[in-house]
Amino acid sequence: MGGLPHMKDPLVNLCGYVLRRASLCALAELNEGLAPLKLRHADVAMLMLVQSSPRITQSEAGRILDIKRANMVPFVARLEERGVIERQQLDGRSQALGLTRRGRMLLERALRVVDAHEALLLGRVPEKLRPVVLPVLLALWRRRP
Amino acid sequence: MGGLPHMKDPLVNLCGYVLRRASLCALAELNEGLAPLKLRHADVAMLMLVQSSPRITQSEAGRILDIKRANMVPFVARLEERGVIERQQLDGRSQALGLTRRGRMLLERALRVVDAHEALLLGRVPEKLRPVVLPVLLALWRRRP
DNA sequence: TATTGTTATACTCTATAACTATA
DNA sequence: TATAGTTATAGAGTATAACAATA
Repeated sequence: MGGLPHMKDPLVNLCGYVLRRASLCALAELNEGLAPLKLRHADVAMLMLVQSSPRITQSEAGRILDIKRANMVPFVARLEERGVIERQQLDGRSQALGLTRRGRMLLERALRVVDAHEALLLGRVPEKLRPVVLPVLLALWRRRP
Repeated sequence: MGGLPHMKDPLVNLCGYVLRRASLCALAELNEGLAPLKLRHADVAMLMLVQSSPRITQSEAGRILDIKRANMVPFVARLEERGVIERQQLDGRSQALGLTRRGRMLLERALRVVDAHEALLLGRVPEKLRPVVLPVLLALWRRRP
Protein backbone atom coordinates (compact mmCIF):
# COMPACT_ATOMS: atom_id res chain seq x y z
CA MET A 1 0.00 0.00 0.00
CA GLY A 2 1.10 3.54 -0.66
CA GLY A 3 1.86 4.43 2.90
CA LEU A 4 2.92 8.00 2.33
CA PRO A 5 2.16 10.85 -0.02
CA HIS A 6 5.01 11.07 -2.50
CA MET A 7 6.90 14.32 -2.87
CA LYS A 8 6.22 14.53 -6.59
CA ASP A 9 2.56 13.75 -6.22
CA PRO A 10 0.69 16.75 -7.63
CA LEU A 11 -2.62 15.41 -6.35
CA VAL A 12 -2.12 15.89 -2.66
CA ASN A 13 -4.20 19.06 -2.74
CA LEU A 14 -7.29 17.19 -3.81
CA CYS A 15 -9.53 16.06 -0.97
CA GLY A 16 -11.06 13.31 -3.05
CA TYR A 17 -7.69 11.87 -3.92
CA VAL A 18 -6.27 12.06 -0.42
CA LEU A 19 -9.51 10.66 0.94
CA ARG A 20 -9.09 7.63 -1.28
CA ARG A 21 -5.40 7.12 -0.56
CA ALA A 22 -5.97 7.44 3.17
CA SER A 23 -8.84 4.99 2.99
CA LEU A 24 -6.86 2.37 1.07
CA CYS A 25 -3.93 2.76 3.40
CA ALA A 26 -6.03 2.43 6.55
CA LEU A 27 -7.91 -0.52 5.13
CA ALA A 28 -4.75 -2.40 4.27
CA GLU A 29 -3.45 -1.86 7.78
CA LEU A 30 -6.67 -3.03 9.38
CA ASN A 31 -6.72 -6.14 7.23
CA GLU A 32 -3.15 -6.92 8.25
CA GLY A 33 -4.19 -6.72 11.86
CA LEU A 34 -7.20 -8.94 11.25
CA ALA A 35 -5.28 -11.52 9.23
CA PRO A 36 -4.33 -13.66 12.26
CA LEU A 37 -8.06 -14.03 12.96
CA LYS A 38 -8.62 -14.95 9.32
CA LEU A 39 -11.02 -12.05 9.01
CA ARG A 40 -11.35 -9.22 6.54
CA HIS A 41 -12.73 -5.79 7.31
CA ALA A 42 -16.07 -6.64 5.72
CA ASP A 43 -16.43 -9.71 7.92
CA VAL A 44 -16.03 -7.63 11.04
CA ALA A 45 -18.49 -5.03 9.78
CA MET A 46 -20.99 -7.81 9.24
CA LEU A 47 -20.43 -9.35 12.65
CA MET A 48 -20.77 -5.97 14.33
CA LEU A 49 -23.98 -5.26 12.47
CA VAL A 50 -25.51 -8.62 13.34
CA GLN A 51 -24.54 -8.16 16.95
CA SER A 52 -26.13 -4.74 17.14
CA SER A 53 -29.23 -5.82 15.19
CA PRO A 54 -29.93 -9.42 16.12
CA ARG A 55 -32.35 -11.21 13.78
CA ILE A 56 -31.62 -8.78 10.98
CA THR A 57 -32.20 -10.25 7.53
CA GLN A 58 -29.56 -10.79 4.89
CA SER A 59 -31.08 -8.22 2.56
CA GLU A 60 -31.36 -5.58 5.21
CA ALA A 61 -27.77 -6.12 6.27
CA GLY A 62 -26.70 -5.75 2.67
CA ARG A 63 -28.64 -2.52 2.38
CA ILE A 64 -26.93 -1.04 5.41
CA LEU A 65 -23.44 -2.18 4.47
CA ASP A 66 -24.01 -1.41 0.80
CA ILE A 67 -23.48 -4.95 -0.39
CA LYS A 68 -25.70 -6.20 -3.19
CA ARG A 69 -28.13 -9.00 -2.37
CA ALA A 70 -26.49 -11.26 -4.90
CA ASN A 71 -23.09 -10.72 -3.32
CA MET A 72 -24.41 -11.34 0.17
CA VAL A 73 -25.07 -14.97 -0.63
CA PRO A 74 -21.50 -16.31 -0.79
CA PHE A 75 -20.43 -13.76 1.82
CA VAL A 76 -22.91 -14.93 4.45
CA ALA A 77 -22.44 -18.55 3.43
CA ARG A 78 -18.76 -18.33 4.21
CA LEU A 79 -19.44 -16.91 7.67
CA GLU A 80 -22.03 -19.59 8.28
CA GLU A 81 -19.77 -22.44 7.19
CA ARG A 82 -17.24 -21.07 9.58
CA GLY A 83 -19.77 -21.29 12.37
CA VAL A 84 -19.77 -17.64 13.40
CA ILE A 85 -23.17 -16.74 12.02
CA GLU A 86 -26.36 -18.76 12.02
CA ARG A 87 -29.55 -18.43 10.03
CA GLN A 88 -33.07 -18.97 11.22
CA GLN A 89 -36.11 -19.10 8.96
CA LEU A 90 -38.25 -16.03 9.69
CA ASP A 91 -41.01 -16.52 7.17
CA GLY A 92 -41.03 -18.36 3.89
CA ARG A 93 -38.45 -16.13 2.30
CA SER A 94 -36.57 -14.20 4.96
CA GLN A 95 -33.95 -15.54 7.31
CA ALA A 96 -32.86 -13.97 10.55
CA LEU A 97 -29.14 -13.73 11.12
CA GLY A 98 -27.53 -14.16 14.50
CA LEU A 99 -24.11 -14.63 16.00
CA THR A 100 -23.18 -18.03 17.32
CA ARG A 101 -21.29 -18.37 20.58
CA ARG A 102 -18.21 -18.80 18.48
CA GLY A 103 -19.09 -15.70 16.49
CA ARG A 104 -19.40 -13.63 19.63
CA MET A 105 -16.03 -14.80 20.87
CA LEU A 106 -14.38 -14.10 17.54
CA LEU A 107 -15.97 -10.67 17.33
CA GLU A 108 -14.66 -9.84 20.76
CA ARG A 109 -11.13 -10.47 19.58
CA ALA A 110 -11.73 -8.62 16.33
CA LEU A 111 -13.00 -5.60 18.21
CA ARG A 112 -9.72 -5.32 20.05
CA VAL A 113 -7.94 -5.15 16.70
CA VAL A 114 -10.41 -2.58 15.41
CA ASP A 115 -10.09 -0.44 18.52
CA ALA A 116 -6.32 -0.52 18.31
CA HIS A 117 -6.51 0.47 14.68
CA GLU A 118 -8.83 3.34 15.48
CA ALA A 119 -6.40 4.57 18.10
CA LEU A 120 -3.60 4.31 15.57
CA LEU A 121 -5.52 6.37 13.04
CA LEU A 122 -6.49 9.04 15.52
CA GLY A 123 -2.97 9.09 16.86
CA ARG A 124 -1.70 10.27 13.52
CA VAL A 125 -3.83 13.36 13.64
CA PRO A 126 -2.52 16.36 15.58
CA GLU A 127 -4.21 16.40 18.95
CA LYS A 128 -5.98 19.66 18.23
CA LEU A 129 -7.68 18.17 15.19
CA ARG A 130 -8.71 14.83 16.66
CA PRO A 131 -12.15 15.92 17.80
CA VAL A 132 -13.07 16.95 14.27
CA VAL A 133 -11.94 13.82 12.45
CA LEU A 134 -15.21 11.93 12.68
CA PRO A 135 -17.39 15.01 12.03
CA VAL A 136 -15.37 15.80 8.92
CA LEU A 137 -15.53 12.23 7.61
CA LEU A 138 -19.24 11.96 8.30
CA ALA A 139 -19.84 15.22 6.48
CA LEU A 140 -17.99 13.89 3.45
CA TRP A 141 -20.10 10.74 3.43
CA ARG A 142 -23.01 12.30 1.65
CA ARG A 143 -24.61 12.23 -1.76
CA ARG A 144 -26.74 14.66 -3.76
CA PRO A 145 -26.31 17.41 -4.21
CA MET B 1 -23.28 3.61 -3.84
CA GLY B 2 -24.25 3.97 -0.22
CA GLY B 3 -24.88 7.65 -0.28
CA LEU B 4 -25.79 8.07 3.34
CA PRO B 5 -25.00 6.52 6.68
CA HIS B 6 -27.92 4.29 7.63
CA MET B 7 -29.70 4.85 10.92
CA LYS B 8 -29.12 1.28 12.07
CA ASP B 9 -25.48 1.29 11.11
CA PRO B 10 -23.55 0.66 14.33
CA LEU B 11 -20.25 1.42 12.62
CA VAL B 12 -20.63 5.15 12.12
CA ASN B 13 -18.44 5.81 15.13
CA LEU B 14 -15.44 4.18 13.52
CA CYS B 15 -13.17 6.54 11.63
CA GLY B 16 -11.80 3.74 9.48
CA TYR B 17 -15.25 2.65 8.42
CA VAL B 18 -16.56 6.14 7.72
CA LEU B 19 -13.33 6.96 5.92
CA ARG B 20 -13.95 4.03 3.60
CA ARG B 21 -17.62 4.74 3.03
CA ALA B 22 -16.92 8.40 2.33
CA SER B 23 -14.16 7.47 -0.05
CA LEU B 24 -16.29 5.00 -2.02
CA CYS B 25 -19.13 7.46 -2.19
CA ALA B 26 -16.96 10.34 -3.39
CA LEU B 27 -15.23 8.11 -5.91
CA ALA B 28 -18.49 6.91 -7.41
CA GLU B 29 -19.66 10.48 -7.78
CA LEU B 30 -16.46 11.60 -9.41
CA ASN B 31 -16.58 8.71 -11.85
CA GLU B 32 -20.14 9.61 -12.76
CA GLY B 33 -19.00 13.11 -13.55
CA LEU B 34 -16.10 11.83 -15.62
CA ALA B 35 -18.16 9.28 -17.53
CA PRO B 36 -19.11 11.68 -20.35
CA LEU B 37 -15.38 12.12 -21.01
CA LYS B 38 -14.94 8.35 -20.95
CA LEU B 39 -12.45 8.73 -18.14
CA ARG B 40 -12.08 7.06 -14.77
CA HIS B 41 -10.57 8.66 -11.70
CA ALA B 42 -7.30 6.80 -12.21
CA ASP B 43 -6.99 8.10 -15.75
CA VAL B 44 -7.24 11.68 -14.54
CA ALA B 45 -4.71 11.05 -11.78
CA MET B 46 -2.33 9.72 -14.39
CA LEU B 47 -2.85 12.63 -16.75
CA MET B 48 -2.34 15.11 -13.95
CA LEU B 49 0.84 13.40 -12.86
CA VAL B 50 2.27 13.30 -16.37
CA GLN B 51 1.41 16.94 -16.85
CA SER B 52 3.14 17.97 -13.65
CA SER B 53 6.14 15.70 -14.27
CA PRO B 54 6.72 15.62 -17.99
CA ARG B 55 9.02 12.81 -19.18
CA ILE B 56 8.29 10.77 -16.07
CA THR B 57 8.73 7.04 -16.59
CA GLN B 58 6.00 4.46 -16.35
CA SER B 59 7.54 2.81 -13.30
CA GLU B 60 7.99 6.06 -11.45
CA ALA B 61 4.42 7.06 -12.15
CA GLY B 62 3.26 3.72 -10.83
CA ARG B 63 5.30 4.21 -7.71
CA ILE B 64 3.74 7.58 -7.01
CA LEU B 65 0.18 6.50 -7.77
CA ASP B 66 0.66 3.13 -6.08
CA ILE B 67 -0.03 1.08 -9.18
CA LYS B 68 2.06 -2.04 -9.71
CA ARG B 69 4.39 -2.07 -12.69
CA ALA B 70 2.58 -5.02 -14.16
CA ASN B 71 -0.74 -3.22 -13.96
CA MET B 72 0.68 -0.07 -15.49
CA VAL B 73 1.19 -1.81 -18.82
CA PRO B 74 -2.42 -2.18 -19.97
CA PHE B 75 -3.32 1.04 -18.18
CA VAL B 76 -0.81 3.19 -20.06
CA ALA B 77 -1.43 1.26 -23.27
CA ARG B 78 -5.07 2.21 -23.18
CA LEU B 79 -4.25 5.90 -22.73
CA GLU B 80 -1.74 5.69 -25.54
CA GLU B 81 -4.13 3.95 -27.94
CA ARG B 82 -6.54 6.71 -27.17
CA GLY B 83 -3.96 9.27 -28.18
CA VAL B 84 -3.79 11.20 -24.94
CA ILE B 85 -0.39 9.99 -23.79
CA GLU B 86 2.72 9.36 -25.83
CA ARG B 87 5.87 7.41 -25.09
CA GLN B 88 9.39 8.30 -26.01
CA GLN B 89 12.37 5.97 -25.65
CA LEU B 90 14.66 7.36 -22.93
CA ASP B 91 17.32 4.71 -22.85
CA GLY B 92 17.17 1.03 -23.73
CA ARG B 93 14.64 0.19 -21.10
CA SER B 94 12.91 3.35 -19.89
CA GLN B 95 10.31 5.36 -21.71
CA ALA B 96 9.35 8.94 -21.00
CA LEU B 97 5.66 9.70 -20.82
CA GLY B 98 4.13 12.89 -22.07
CA LEU B 99 0.73 14.35 -22.83
CA THR B 100 -0.30 14.77 -26.44
CA ARG B 101 -2.11 17.88 -27.57
CA ARG B 102 -5.26 15.85 -27.33
CA GLY B 103 -4.31 14.72 -23.86
CA ARG B 104 -3.86 18.28 -22.68
CA MET B 105 -7.23 19.27 -24.05
CA LEU B 106 -8.93 16.30 -22.45
CA LEU B 107 -7.23 16.95 -19.13
CA GLU B 108 -8.43 20.52 -19.20
CA ARG B 109 -12.00 19.32 -19.39
CA ALA B 110 -11.42 16.66 -16.79
CA LEU B 111 -9.99 19.22 -14.39
CA ARG B 112 -13.19 21.18 -14.53
CA VAL B 113 -15.06 18.06 -13.42
CA VAL B 114 -12.52 17.41 -10.68
CA ASP B 115 -12.68 20.97 -9.43
CA ALA B 116 -16.46 20.89 -9.34
CA HIS B 117 -16.33 17.64 -7.43
CA GLU B 118 -13.88 19.08 -4.95
CA ALA B 119 -16.19 22.01 -4.39
CA LEU B 120 -19.06 19.60 -3.89
CA LEU B 121 -17.14 17.64 -1.29
CA LEU B 122 -16.00 20.70 0.60
CA GLY B 123 -19.47 22.14 0.39
CA ARG B 124 -20.79 19.27 2.45
CA VAL B 125 -18.53 20.12 5.33
CA PRO B 126 -19.68 22.84 7.75
CA GLU B 127 -17.89 26.03 6.85
CA LYS B 128 -16.02 26.13 10.13
CA LEU B 129 -14.46 22.75 9.46
CA ARG B 130 -13.53 23.24 5.82
CA PRO B 131 -10.01 24.50 6.45
CA VAL B 132 -9.14 21.33 8.37
CA VAL B 133 -10.46 18.80 5.87
CA LEU B 134 -7.26 18.40 3.90
CA PRO B 135 -4.98 18.50 6.97
CA VAL B 136 -7.06 15.79 8.61
CA LEU B 137 -7.06 13.59 5.52
CA LEU B 138 -3.35 14.03 4.97
CA ALA B 139 -2.69 13.13 8.58
CA LEU B 140 -4.67 9.92 8.15
CA TRP B 141 -2.69 9.00 5.06
CA ARG B 142 0.22 7.59 6.95
CA ARG B 143 1.74 4.22 7.78
CA ARG B 144 3.96 2.88 10.55
CA PRO B 145 3.65 3.13 13.35
C1' DT C 1 -46.83 -6.54 -7.50
C1' DA C 2 -42.75 -6.15 -4.64
C1' DT C 3 -39.35 -8.62 -1.98
C1' DT C 4 -35.98 -12.49 -0.44
C1' DG C 5 -32.80 -15.44 -1.53
C1' DT C 6 -30.45 -17.46 -5.17
C1' DT C 7 -27.60 -18.66 -9.54
C1' DA C 8 -24.75 -17.46 -13.16
C1' DT C 9 -21.85 -14.35 -15.11
C1' DA C 10 -18.96 -10.42 -16.34
C1' DC C 11 -16.09 -6.65 -15.37
C1' DT C 12 -12.70 -3.95 -12.82
C1' DC C 13 -8.85 -3.71 -9.82
C1' DT C 14 -5.25 -5.71 -7.70
C1' DA C 15 -1.49 -9.17 -6.79
C1' DT C 16 2.36 -12.50 -7.97
C1' DA C 17 5.68 -14.78 -10.49
C1' DA C 18 8.53 -15.15 -14.24
C1' DC C 19 10.77 -13.53 -18.37
C1' DT C 20 13.83 -10.04 -21.39
C1' DA C 21 16.74 -6.57 -22.06
C1' DT C 22 19.03 -3.20 -20.49
C1' DA C 23 21.92 -0.24 -16.84
C1' DT D 1 23.04 -7.10 -9.45
C1' DA D 2 19.13 -4.14 -9.76
C1' DT D 3 15.71 -1.96 -12.74
C1' DA D 4 12.06 -1.13 -16.72
C1' DG D 5 8.90 -3.03 -19.19
C1' DT D 6 6.34 -6.97 -20.25
C1' DT D 7 3.32 -11.33 -20.13
C1' DA D 8 0.27 -14.39 -18.07
C1' DT D 9 -2.62 -15.42 -14.51
C1' DA D 10 -5.18 -15.53 -10.26
C1' DG D 11 -7.89 -13.42 -6.88
C1' DA D 12 -10.77 -9.92 -4.70
C1' DG D 13 -14.75 -7.07 -5.03
C1' DT D 14 -18.56 -5.44 -7.45
C1' DA D 15 -22.36 -5.31 -11.03
C1' DT D 16 -26.46 -7.05 -13.75
C1' DA D 17 -30.01 -10.03 -15.20
C1' DA D 18 -32.94 -13.61 -14.42
C1' DC D 19 -35.54 -17.03 -11.70
C1' DA D 20 -38.38 -19.31 -7.82
C1' DA D 21 -40.84 -18.90 -3.76
C1' DT D 22 -43.24 -15.96 -0.87
C1' DA D 23 -45.56 -11.74 1.03
